[in-house]
Amino acid sequence: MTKKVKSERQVGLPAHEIVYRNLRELILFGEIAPGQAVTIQGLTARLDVGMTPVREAIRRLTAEGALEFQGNRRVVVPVLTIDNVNELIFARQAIEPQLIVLATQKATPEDIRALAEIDAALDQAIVEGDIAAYLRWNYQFHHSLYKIADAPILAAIAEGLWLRYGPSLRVVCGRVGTSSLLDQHQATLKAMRAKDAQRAADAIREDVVQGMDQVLQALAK
Amino acid sequence: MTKKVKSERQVGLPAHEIVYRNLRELILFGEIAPGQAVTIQGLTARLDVGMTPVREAIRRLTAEGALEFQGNRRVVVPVLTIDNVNELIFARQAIEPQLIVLATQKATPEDIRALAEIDAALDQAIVEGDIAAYLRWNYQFHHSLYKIADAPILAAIAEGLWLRYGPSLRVVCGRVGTSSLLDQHQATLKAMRAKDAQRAADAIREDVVQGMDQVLQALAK
DNA sequence: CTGCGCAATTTTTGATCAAATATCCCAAAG
DNA sequence: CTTTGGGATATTTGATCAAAAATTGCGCAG
Repeated sequence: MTKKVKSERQVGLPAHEIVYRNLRELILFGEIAPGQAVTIQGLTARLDVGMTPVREAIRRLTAEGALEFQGNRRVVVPVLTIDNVNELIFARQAIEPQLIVLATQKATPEDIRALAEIDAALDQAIVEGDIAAYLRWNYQFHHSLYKIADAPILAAIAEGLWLRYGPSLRVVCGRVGTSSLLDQHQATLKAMRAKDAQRAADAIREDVVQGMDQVLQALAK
Repeated sequence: MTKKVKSERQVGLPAHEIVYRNLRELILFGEIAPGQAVTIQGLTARLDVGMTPVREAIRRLTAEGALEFQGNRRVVVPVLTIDNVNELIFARQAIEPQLIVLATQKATPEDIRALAEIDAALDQAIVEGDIAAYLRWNYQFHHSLYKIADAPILAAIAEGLWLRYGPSLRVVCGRVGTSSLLDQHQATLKAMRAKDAQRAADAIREDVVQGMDQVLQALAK
């Protein structure tokens, strides 16, 4: 009776889940630029798996709006139009503040401390001009808030919106640099510590509008 | 005498697309009840296709929230909790009125006439007590509004919400019958004809709240 | 003679399936 | 109560076919 040997190759995650997560990150942080095509066979080679898991990951991300069918069966990262960005601004303003209201009500002191650490890392990335790190920590900040809010449907919507504007954030930051980046995270955290849900929601709304406006400005040129 | 009659309709569409649409309808109109499991092999037999297309359809619908991974690798139609319904009420109220604002601005007289016809069919279904027809026409009414609004991202969110509460609508109607069903479609159409976007949006908000409240009431018992 | 377009061919990519593999659940036995 | 098979289900792969893109080569006109 041999006990379980420690030589598990990877964690017990299915291949399609691995592919999904990898591809999701590539898109979310702009490593695959808007307009760029994604091919099944390219990914089977890149990630060394069969085509079925790749196929499933692509379908999933297409359903989430992170990818788009380009007519004949080509799949690309969508290029946002001005109208698209305005829809995204509306949707984020409609959904995200409510998530922050819930998060403020449910957050423990440890939760808020973890958020503050993420925000510190984010500021560090800004002063270092590290765009990739900035994008990741910024996402991480909001993502953590969704988890705290514990509202799976609203969170799923918010995550879906991230997948749509994430790729463009990379483009915007690439042009603007990190110096001009502002956020309302401090104000949000302050309001959360005071359990002032309304003020926290307003701060996040301001954060959303500021960030999305930069996308809009960059796109208008 | 042909032996294989493998649904040759709609040639040109990929099998995974066909499977997706069929399964989507089954879920949306409650023909697969909340809590009920969906198996790959069950669908390959039912729709007479290989497992790859079925797999993709399931992933897609899972990403849209119409299906849910039940821990291990079982996939079921989600059973809504009270919290879920409250999230859905919030999200619908946040998104749908804006779609109606856009639809009111863009609707042609023909669009409005088509909507009126759908609403007439809906009323007819109610007096006949035909729940299946009621659910379809009710969906069709809102779906048509999304198309007119021409806002793909907001529409995708709204469609995703439908997939989440659609199955429960069937359950609710099954208990309550069609006699107590009210809607604000007439008021919506009247406001749209007058190009009064605000009033149309308010009417739809009322429609949403009425409908979702019934779900909430049915669930509370 | 030289470029240009068009059509046929080659190559790449996507779609589907059936077999092989891995995993999980349940029930029966110790 | 734990362990161990067996059955059912999901997962993954590789092969095969179909469709679209890329390339080639040919004829024609300037």
